[in-house]
Amino acid sequence: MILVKQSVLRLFQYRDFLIRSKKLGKESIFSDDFAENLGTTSIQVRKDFSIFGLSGNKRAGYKVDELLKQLNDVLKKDEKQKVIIVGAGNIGKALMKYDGFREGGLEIVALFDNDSKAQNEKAKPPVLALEQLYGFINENKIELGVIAVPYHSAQQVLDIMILAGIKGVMNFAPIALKAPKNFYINDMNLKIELESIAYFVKSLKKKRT
Amino acid sequence: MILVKQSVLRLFQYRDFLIRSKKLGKESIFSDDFAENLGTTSIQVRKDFSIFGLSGNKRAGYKVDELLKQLNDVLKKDEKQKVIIVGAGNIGKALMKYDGFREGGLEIVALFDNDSKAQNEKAKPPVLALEQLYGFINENKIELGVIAVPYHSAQQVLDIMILAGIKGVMNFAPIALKAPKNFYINDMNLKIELESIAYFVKSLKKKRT
DNA sequence: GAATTATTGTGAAACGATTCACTTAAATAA
DNA sequence: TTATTTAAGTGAATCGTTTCACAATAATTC
Ligand SMILES: NC(=O)c1ccc[n+]([C@@H]2O[C@H](COP(=O)([O-])OP(=O)(O)OC[C@H]3O[C@@H](n4cnc5c(N)ncnc54)[C@H](O)[C@@H]3O)[C@@H](O)[C@H]2O)c1
Ligand SMILES: NC(=O)c1ccc[n+]([C@@H]2O[C@H](COP(=O)([O-])OP(=O)(O)OC[C@H]3O[C@@H](n4cnc5c(N)ncnc54)[C@H](O)[C@@H]3O)[C@@H](O)[C@H]2O)c1
Repeated sequence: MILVKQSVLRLFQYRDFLIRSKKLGKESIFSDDFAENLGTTSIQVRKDFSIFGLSGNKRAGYKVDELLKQLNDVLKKDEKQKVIIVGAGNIGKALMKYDGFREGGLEIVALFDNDSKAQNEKAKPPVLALEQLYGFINENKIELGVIAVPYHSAQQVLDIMILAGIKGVMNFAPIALKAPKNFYINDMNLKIELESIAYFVKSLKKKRT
Repeated sequence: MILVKQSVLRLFQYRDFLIRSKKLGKESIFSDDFAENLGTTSIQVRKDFSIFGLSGNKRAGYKVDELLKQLNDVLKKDEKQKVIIVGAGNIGKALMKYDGFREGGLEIVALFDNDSKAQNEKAKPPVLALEQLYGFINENKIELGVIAVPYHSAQQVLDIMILAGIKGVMNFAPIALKAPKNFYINDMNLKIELESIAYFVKSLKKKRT
């Protein structure tokens, strides 16, 4: 199966759109609706579905309930995913307070910080000491993590996470982390994304002078 | 010039690494060092440089100062970029408090929020009312913005920004925004990125059973 | 009930990005 | 001084993704 990475990201977006449409009472949706909603083309949408064996109805689009069920299956949205966040600073806390994750089946079950002032066992979710990281992951069989610590601590934190059983992380530290091959890392370099917008904006200006 | 988008992102990362290396007293760097630091290959690094006409010294790598100057030139890092953030909630405030942007020449000059409780004209940077958005952009000739409002407000906020003269935004709202062709939008869909990590982790597991 | 229309479905072509395979040249060794 | 080594530089091949072109078919119209 080719074309996977980008298609999977879009499938998750199609799913979100389906959920919103269902809430509005829609019963069927066309590939054009998906395209319009997420800024792509209907060809792209159908191709994505085609790759994963998802099919609709000629001239009648896709039945919302049916496609949602198929999509949940393909995207393995069977059970809740527990997530931990290491680093309870700006980013860590912002993610913690966001409740949109729940809809995607993601539950932030704990944060970890080495600064005792940031810790709070009673909070929901609790903010625990770094020393508890290994044990918590291990006991609760956590597989997903977020790294939101300064860049000079990121690798050492990741090493603990890997050892304890985490299988993939979203990383906000601006550094390339080292991990085994079967470990999945998604780097979110916000600073560079913003800098590049500045660059492309300047480029666009040049072109139209 | 082909291969641009991804290469530009990497060039910004090379630049960050150069700056850090310079601080450590390094005077020259090899393509292998760049590759190692940001998790790619030396071939990729040299190709990126080659595309933008950046050159080093056979068998002696790249002179830090020289390359940095060339890179600043290519990446148009000539002057400070002023940035505004709309939505002073979790994400908006997290970005506001981050001081790593300054190093990249990005300065957050104001936030905007329609909730009067969030507003504070005296803060640094100030959190202003939504009504001030148009005037502020216009008077201060701002070109870059961040959208950190709930998804149902994102398009209306963007429309004001475009009208007032913004040329590109980083968007955290999980929705595809409509904008003119010469406008640059960078979508950061954190929820979907995290969901996709869960998916790929599950896929990896299957493969090695 | 035949013709037309609207929409899905998909192999093949095109495009964009990465990697390969090789050339070049400076530094070091012999 | 010549040979060897090491790293940069790059056109061409490959790979992954998107787009095209057209087939299939269900719904609608005539
Ligand atoms: N905030 C942003 O907008 C932003 C933007 C771009 C990049 N980033 C990156 O994201 C990461 C987090 O940024 P932030 O603004 O949230 O930083 P922050 O300083 O607000 O938070 C970092 C937290 O990590 C904790 N910490 C430090 N070392 C630790 C360790 N070894 N184990 C556990 N906890 C530890 C600190 O006590 C602190 O609470 C950084 O790497 C930063 O470069 C942040
Ligand atoms: N926080 C996260 O971790 C996270 C994760 C994924 C996506 N997002 C997305 O990022 C966006 C911001 O998330 P957040 O958690 O910071 O939300 P938030 O609710 O904490 O903040 C949103 C802020 O925008 C303000 N606002 C609302 N309508 C406005 C308008 N029309 N003009 C100006 N300000 C307005 C609100 O008063 C609030 O202060 C949302 O679209 C959310 O879906 C956030």
